Amino acid sequence: MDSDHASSPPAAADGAASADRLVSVLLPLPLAGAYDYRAPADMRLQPGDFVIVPLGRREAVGVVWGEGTGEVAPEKLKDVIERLDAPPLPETVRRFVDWVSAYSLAPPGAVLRMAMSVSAALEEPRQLQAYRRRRGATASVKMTPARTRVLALLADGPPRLLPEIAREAGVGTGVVRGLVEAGLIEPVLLPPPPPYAEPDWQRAGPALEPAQAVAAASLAETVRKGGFATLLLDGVTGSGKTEVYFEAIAAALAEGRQVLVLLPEIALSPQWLQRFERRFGVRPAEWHSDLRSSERRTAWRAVAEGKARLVVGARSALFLPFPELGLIVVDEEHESAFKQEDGVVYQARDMAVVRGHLSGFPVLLVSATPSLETVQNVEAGRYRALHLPERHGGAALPRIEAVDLRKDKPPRQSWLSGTLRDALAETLAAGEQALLFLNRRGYAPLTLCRSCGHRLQCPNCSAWLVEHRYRGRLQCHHCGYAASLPPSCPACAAEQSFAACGPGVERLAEEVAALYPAARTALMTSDTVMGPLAAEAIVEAVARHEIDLLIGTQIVAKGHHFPMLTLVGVVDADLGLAGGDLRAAERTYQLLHQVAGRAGREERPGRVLLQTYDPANPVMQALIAGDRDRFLAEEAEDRRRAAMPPFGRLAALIVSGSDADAVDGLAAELARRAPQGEGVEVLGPAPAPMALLRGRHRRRFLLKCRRDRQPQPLIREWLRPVRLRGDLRLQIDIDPYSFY
DNA sequence: AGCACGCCGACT
DNA sequence: GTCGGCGTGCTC
Repeated sequence: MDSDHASSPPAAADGAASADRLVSVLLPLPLAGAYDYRAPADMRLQPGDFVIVPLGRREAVGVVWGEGTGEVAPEKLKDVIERLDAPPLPETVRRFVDWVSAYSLAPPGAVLRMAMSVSAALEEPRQLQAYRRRRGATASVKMTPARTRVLALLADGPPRLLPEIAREAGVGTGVVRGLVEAGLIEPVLLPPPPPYAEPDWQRAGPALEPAQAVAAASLAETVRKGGFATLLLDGVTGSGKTEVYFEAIAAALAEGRQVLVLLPEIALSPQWLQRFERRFGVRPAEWHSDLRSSERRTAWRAVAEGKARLVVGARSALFLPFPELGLIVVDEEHESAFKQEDGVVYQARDMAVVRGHLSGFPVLLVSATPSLETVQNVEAGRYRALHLPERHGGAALPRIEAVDLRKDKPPRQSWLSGTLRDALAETLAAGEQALLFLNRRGYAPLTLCRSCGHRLQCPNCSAWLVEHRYRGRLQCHHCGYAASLPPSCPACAAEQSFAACGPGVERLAEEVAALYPAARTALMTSDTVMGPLAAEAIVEAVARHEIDLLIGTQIVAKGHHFPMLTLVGVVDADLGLAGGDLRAAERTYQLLHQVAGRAGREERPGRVLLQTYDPANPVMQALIAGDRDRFLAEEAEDRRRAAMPPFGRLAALIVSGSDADAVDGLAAELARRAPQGEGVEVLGPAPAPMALLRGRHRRRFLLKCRRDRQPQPLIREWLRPVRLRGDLRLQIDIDPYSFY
């Protein structure tokens, strides 16, 4: 698999006669490339080795990337200081770093940084201080009862750790120290125990339905056979996708390979990890952005040493240094959370496929609402699809209806139509639960002055301030800005003139409380729910039926299925469709489908009401008819006609800076030099949809090119002569998802 | 990313 | 007179 140690030439035997050996070292810094260093004659260095090198006036940790280029003046060369005793970065991971760098146009060192975790992970794992009986030592001190108990405990067992001795012998740590001084026991260093237990792939999984069993067998066969393949596991909620891919995981583990499961960060809940634990008997290693640095170090090291066999993580787990990876599962593959938007910009789902291709193992994409890109890859024969039919005994698909808000208009300052109100009343009267979905945090998305029409806006962003009544603050959802409601209008000084426009979930909760005072309601948004444990508490309260009516933003969509929930009201189904986002329709379909899936139970299918001003919209029609494939086909046709992804390639270039004139100046310069050519089109510069973000002005170019052309060389050429002055920044986003 | 160099304003 | 602000440029 890894040929590093076979391919390197032996170190020069005679340093004086032969030229110094040069190695190229990649540093985890945003430099243009790797740097050459001299390897001291007595230092055996292989590609992938972690080394400490001098850099300017300091030292840095880097990775030997290959032979030196010799392009640097000899007098500038410095010696490698030290080779670290850490597992080398596997060859496939190095090639992956290079590939991602070339594709994303991020400096290779910036990509390497993502694969290096915390520098402390490269140190020798800390050994643990343990104590054992010293052989042949005779008592030179008084044998107190406490001392006797300690000596008895250590009489013939293995060395034990200090806290363990203190606990089991019922003594303080001072007693142990005393015995060490007396020479009766001696300290020994023990290697730390393996942090992750071996998953038990032989455990019997749950009984599978015939369709599941067929899919599971096919996946397991693909995994056993090895080699690169991309598969899509396509099935609605309740079709048992997870049980099926657990069989693929078991097959990879049985082959002695490591397995990575990528999930959107928001889905990495304790409940989810428990499903893995139930299936494989151990908690998998976790990887996500809010691990503490000690946890990060442990996990990184365990992956590098091959001791973590099963890793469940968010997108950044893709860059962990797996030496024996044999399968990646990307669950909820359609989720835009897999797109990293800052720093190195990458789409983890696509890069997972690249990782599998470079190392030669299968990659499994899983979704109930696969992305258009993935469906297109299936149709082109690049990916293989496995379909799971709806499972008997699972929740039946909910009945989805549109409520035409043009005809069934809610009263003034109200957001619930007659149809939805009646349905809510019925559901509550029947002792069942309902969910109201509105993907808008806060009380009202816009506050304006009734006398002059002034809108309260963020001083740092092109965005309105959102009133959060619970906190009594106006907040910007794009930067940290928050202020209290001013006493008078900043524009015309009128007092008591502010009017809240439109609904947020807080305002919806107010309306619901007035309409159904007896109903027990709960509000679930990222503002009210702090962390996965709090989310779990609400989910459990709903399951115990301590809540009749749940109101929430998209975080309710990702949660669990609620068996007693029989009505879902989507308050504003059109919300995600506004704006010029390429994937607006697709994303709205995926989100609303997922929300709709929260409802229903075995004996009574759920009912979903979509409040919309545009019931004829293809998204609404597809949801009502339950015809996902026709929707995807129509959406694909639209994109094909416009030569948009996945039928054409797109790259965004965003120029930003605090000085608008400087930003415009650079944008104009770039416009003059914009690449031209057959099948290439540059749109812009235009003010980015968020023309001001966190105090920075932003202009955007879109480079559109045919699928058979690569945007990277064009962009490289385009930007080569550009010198960035002041705080001007240029962000490159290949395959943009967000159109901010 | 750091770290130094360098050139302008406000303190002891 | 110096201290220090951060703009600019470099690190094999």
